[in-house]
Amino acid sequence: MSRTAPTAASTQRETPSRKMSQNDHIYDEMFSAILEQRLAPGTKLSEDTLGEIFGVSRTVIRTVLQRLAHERIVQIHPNRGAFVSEPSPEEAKEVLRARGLIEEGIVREAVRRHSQADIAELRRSVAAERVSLNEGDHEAWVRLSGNFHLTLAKIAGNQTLAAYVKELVSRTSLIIVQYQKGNLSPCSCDEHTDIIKAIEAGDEGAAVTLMRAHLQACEDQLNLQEREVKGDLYSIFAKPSPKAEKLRGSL
Amino acid sequence: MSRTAPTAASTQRETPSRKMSQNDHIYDEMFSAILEQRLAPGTKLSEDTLGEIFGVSRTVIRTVLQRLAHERIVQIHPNRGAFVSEPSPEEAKEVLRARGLIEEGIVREAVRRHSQADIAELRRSVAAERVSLNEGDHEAWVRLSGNFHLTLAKIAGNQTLAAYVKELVSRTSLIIVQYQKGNLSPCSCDEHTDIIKAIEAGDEGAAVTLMRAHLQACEDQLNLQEREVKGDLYSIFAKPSPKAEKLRGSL
DNA sequence: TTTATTTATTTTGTATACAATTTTTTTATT
DNA sequence: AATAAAAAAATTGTATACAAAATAAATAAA
Repeated sequence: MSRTAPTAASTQRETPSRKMSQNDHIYDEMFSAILEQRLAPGTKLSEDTLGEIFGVSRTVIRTVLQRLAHERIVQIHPNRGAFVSEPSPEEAKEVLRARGLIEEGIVREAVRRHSQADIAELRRSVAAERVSLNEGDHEAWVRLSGNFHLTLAKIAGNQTLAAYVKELVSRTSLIIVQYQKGNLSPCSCDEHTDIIKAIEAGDEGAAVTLMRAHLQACEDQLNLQEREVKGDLYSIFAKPSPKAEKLRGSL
Repeated sequence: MSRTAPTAASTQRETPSRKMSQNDHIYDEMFSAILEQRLAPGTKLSEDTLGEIFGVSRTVIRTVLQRLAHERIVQIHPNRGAFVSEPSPEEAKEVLRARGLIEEGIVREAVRRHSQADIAELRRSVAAERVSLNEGDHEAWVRLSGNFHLTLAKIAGNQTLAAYVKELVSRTSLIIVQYQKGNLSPCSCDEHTDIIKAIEAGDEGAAVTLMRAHLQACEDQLNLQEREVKGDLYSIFAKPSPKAEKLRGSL
């Protein structure tokens, strides 16, 4: 299926409108696919295949994959290819700790700097989140649930920190797919609402405490004990793999 | 000076040793050059030129530039090229605020997790810093001064936060070149030493306070009022530029 | 039948070629 | 001489070509 359709590449000018950074479009597309969990962790991201899908050459795909890799959503193994990241339990804890630290600072700043319009936007975000939850629209829920945190970061008025939050939120999404115990918690919306109330009331202490509790609740819903089961079938059935045998022999 | 030496590209196998990720080598080289302020903010980074310098094609250079751009050390203007970033005063404040938040958390964690070996490493870093300062080795000082913060981040045991600190430290370096008022402060070493003492003593409160003061001292040495003077000569001499005249006419 | 070894195929890494865009230089006009 | 317009040169963006590596398949040996 490799070089069968060079026509697609030449017909790339589908929408002659905003041709600027077609690059960005592919990035957004792939970012969303991963964020909304339509692309499972571990999925191989073949350059050729993606190039055909988006009607561009590998050159462009490569740029996008490198960008995603720098955001830790994709992992590139040299000479092996790019894969959707499979965060380890340790990495999961790291990400949540980092979020705790950064979002605590953000919420603090949001208490000081928020306008009435900001509060309205936050409420709108949570309302949409609630709708998606009721409708069982998992993809929308994941996106909107993260959107709340992104909006907050924007309100805090620090683009650098906002970029970090965006990265951490998307990584959290990957973590949830891998380690969530039961089904989604419908309480997340309420927690978001409580945080908004604290911000609006100007209660910095409460806002920080609520944010901390919110992230802790998220972590509590994860089963971070379970180790990865990739190719560990042998160890599970207590049978030494041929390779392990060979290795032991060479010691 | 463009395509005069295609021989360099063919002679790329200078050191046949660790060929793995020659990419990384070029990245390190450029990162250091920017960090140690051998490459001034605003410098154009031509793909062709860099390709010849490092004996590789533009493909490889491009990858490196994109990586640096994602770390905000380099800025890419579409169709115009890549330039060493020139952080604005607003961006400078953002970076220092972000550092304050993140490094406060890091130092807190370092107080809890540090080993005796960690303290030794920190002391060694500061000692080297002091030497470079006495010898007037500016490049070494910049590198070592940042190294203290990187080491601290490593001790805190969160790779994600450590990566952010690395990014922020290098951006700070760019900020210092652009906005430092007088000459370097020799007190920075002492501040680092004080932080180490607080960590060793297990005094979380003191460590956090000292870190905050340290970053504040850094900010105080900057002149963030001064706006950029790029092409604003006309406004400085209160003379309308021809272009502005033309623009006004079209309104 | 299972394991090793070899061969073929696929996939990534890098260089090069060409198109699109920007910048510089040259030429023409006021 | 100064400005505007046009042409030339240089630079970036993207596609393709080829080399190196890894994976898959096929063949040979135990």
